[in-house]
Amino acid sequence: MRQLALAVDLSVAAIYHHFPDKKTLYLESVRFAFSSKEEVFAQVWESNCSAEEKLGGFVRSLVDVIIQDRDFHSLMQREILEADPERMQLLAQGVFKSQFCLLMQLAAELAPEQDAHMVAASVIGLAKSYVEYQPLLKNFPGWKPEHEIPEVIAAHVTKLLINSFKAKTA
Amino acid sequence: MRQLALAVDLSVAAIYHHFPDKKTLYLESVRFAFSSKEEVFAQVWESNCSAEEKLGGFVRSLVDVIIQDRDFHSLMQREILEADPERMQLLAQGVFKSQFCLLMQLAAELAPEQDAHMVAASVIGLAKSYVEYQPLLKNFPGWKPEHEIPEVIAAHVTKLLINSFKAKTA
DNA sequence: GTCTATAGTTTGATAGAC
DNA sequence: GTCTATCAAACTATAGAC
Repeated sequence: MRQLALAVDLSVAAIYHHFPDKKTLYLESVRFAFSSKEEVFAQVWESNCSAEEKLGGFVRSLVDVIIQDRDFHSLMQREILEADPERMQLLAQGVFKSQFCLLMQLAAELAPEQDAHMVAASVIGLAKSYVEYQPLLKNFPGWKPEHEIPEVIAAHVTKLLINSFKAKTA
Repeated sequence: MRQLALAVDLSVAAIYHHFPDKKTLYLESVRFAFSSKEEVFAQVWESNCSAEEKLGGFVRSLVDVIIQDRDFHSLMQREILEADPERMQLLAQGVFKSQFCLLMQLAAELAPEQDAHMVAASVIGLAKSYVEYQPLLKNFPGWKPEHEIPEVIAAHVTKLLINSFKAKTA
């Protein structure tokens, strides 16, 4: 609270005038950070390109959002790690639902014979994990500077997914 | 420290007799938790099956480890989220290096024309994200009870990867 | 609405007896 | 090696003046 007060150039008491307690302040901050990201993806879905291009656009947007706003990503990750059932429901229903459904729809189009829910989760997990594990991945042999360029990450993820969807299961 | 003392049925002072401070105690706990997992994967690499089967075995082991020991996974995830450069190097070099290298070798065998480092990261990210996001995923439409069964998760991840590796890039 | 001052807890860590 | 007792600092939150 002291650090926050310093950052916003107010006293701790002034903050407590606007928020009843620390937990509420935290929750409202999380909600604000989440909701401000929604519109980034809107133009991907509204665009008139092919399903494959839409997937590429979604992955690229997701990677960009995470790289450009690491604090937002950490906040979200910590929230999911905590895994409080009530908050998870709030988060899923109130914030991410529409995005996830649009992604499932796209998954059903690209890979009709697979489970759309699992495919959607794979897309998100794949795109996120790259940025997330970057600080660790840098320390493994075989790491190259281009591995932290958004375009390269997004291209690799998209290619891996598209290739998988194209494959005819023998 | 008081909670820990209660859990191990000792006084706080007794703990401080064995560890110089809280940070060292924490770090040694992390290291211990990590190292105790190493052997789980050994038998996968030592087995005499095909590359594809080895990938399946690795993914299955990873999913199992994460599901069976969520505390370990949370600990690791929190550590990576913190992203302290010194600790990341320690973790990568001292604990995960050999596993990552074996996985890169397998990736080179299965997908020779792709970047082994990125493929290895994809395998881990894909397998981990499923278990990680489970509390959130449950709240989306399209969720089924089988989505939390280790076999189902591992099979989906493995199939997605194998399909992608098989695809001939046009 | 904002401040200073401070109450009431909890925390990490230590002293000293046994 | 373990305990009880305790310290000093940091924490969340509030009181009351302006």
